[in-house]
Amino acid sequence: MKKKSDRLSPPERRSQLIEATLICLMREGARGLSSRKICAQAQVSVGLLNHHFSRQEQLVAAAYEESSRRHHETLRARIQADAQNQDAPIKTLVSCAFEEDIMHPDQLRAWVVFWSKTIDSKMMRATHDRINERLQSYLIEVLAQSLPNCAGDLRVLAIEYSALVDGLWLDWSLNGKHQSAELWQTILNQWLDRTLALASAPVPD
Amino acid sequence: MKKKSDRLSPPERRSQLIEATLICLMREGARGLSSRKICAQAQVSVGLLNHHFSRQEQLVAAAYEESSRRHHETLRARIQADAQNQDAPIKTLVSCAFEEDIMHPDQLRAWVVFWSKTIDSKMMRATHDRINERLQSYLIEVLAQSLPNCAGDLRVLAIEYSALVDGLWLDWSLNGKHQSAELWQTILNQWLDRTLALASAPVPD
DNA sequence: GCTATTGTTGAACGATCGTCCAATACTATT
DNA sequence: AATAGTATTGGACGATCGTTCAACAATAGC
Repeated sequence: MKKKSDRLSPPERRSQLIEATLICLMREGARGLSSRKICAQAQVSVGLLNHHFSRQEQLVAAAYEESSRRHHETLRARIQADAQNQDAPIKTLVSCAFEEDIMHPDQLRAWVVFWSKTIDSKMMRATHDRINERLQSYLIEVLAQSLPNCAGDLRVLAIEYSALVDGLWLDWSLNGKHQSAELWQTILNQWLDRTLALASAPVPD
Repeated sequence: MKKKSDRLSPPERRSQLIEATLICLMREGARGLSSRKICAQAQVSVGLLNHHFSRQEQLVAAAYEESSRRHHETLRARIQADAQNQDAPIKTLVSCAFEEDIMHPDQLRAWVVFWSKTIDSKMMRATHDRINERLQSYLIEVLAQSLPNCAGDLRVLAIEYSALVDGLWLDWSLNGKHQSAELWQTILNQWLDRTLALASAPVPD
């Protein structure tokens, strides 16, 4: 037997289980949310899950948090890397919205599961609210940099943007014939163009 | 015993089961999708379900179709009833988007379930595509009436609109503190104002 | 009124679910 | 080296899942 030591520190094991959860949810959606499948993915016995997470709900909430954290981090990295658009970082955000590591259809599979759990779980709702507020704050920050002379409420604009992007992702991912994201990307681009044009000249009256 | 005849014609029984499914999904979300719960809601024995629907998948697809049909019908009725806005029926559509019978948070519970099933079921995906295309055609029709002089592609605008509305509904329904839809309604109103303004004067160059 | 058809019932089946827990294996402390 | 503490295992439990099916009840055709 080559097994010498499979023991990990609790934080390592926890994040390993979270990783396995994300893989299962991205692969199978709601059908992948199973203690046994997740533990099999992590190559770990079933009982271990409840040693590190008291209930499945807590694992899912942690996975939601982690998925959002990664998403957020990827966005930050993209904006930071794109120095030439620093005057309007929202352009960078928009232009990479449908790239593979930002939003893959598989990832939306997992998100739909998170949303469905958010509906009937207090803890998931709290997690969702926290995640949402973090992303919203960041979006406001990005918009403030992009539209320094905007008269309108940036928070409102941030909600509109994230709603639009979520809706486009949904439509794109659920669509039966989603080869390319070109159409949805174009829609988002046009929305940005219009928004930027209006924000620059907000008083045509 | 007062039971004289509980027997219904197949179409009646089918729609009764579909109705029960919608109630269960709206009440409990994914947890409500259970043959036994649905049959209990319909006050009917478990075995009857598989007599009228060969698999649960077919029942869910039928419920999705029915839910969309009702939604569509309600929208049509609103627009038809609102005669004064006949020049821009999109205004009517927008202004009632968050009214109770158009989109209740409970209804989104059911929709999230439909979406999650759309991800890993061929039949559900086909149903989703059919539903989506019907709604899109209607939206294009409404937009054509509202923007007779619009130079842009109405199909693209329709996709943007429905994505935005879906996203706003999601954000509104999942939000922990969603007392009033006022904020989201305002966002949608402002989007429409901007869109109408640009469509009326599309060549500022 | 008899028969064929069909809507309806509810028990039963096997599968899978989340969780629990006694036993075990590993690590750290003394 | 002995002990305490904990990470890990995997079987067991009860619940619930979707589906099947033989039996029953209501209807339709004759």
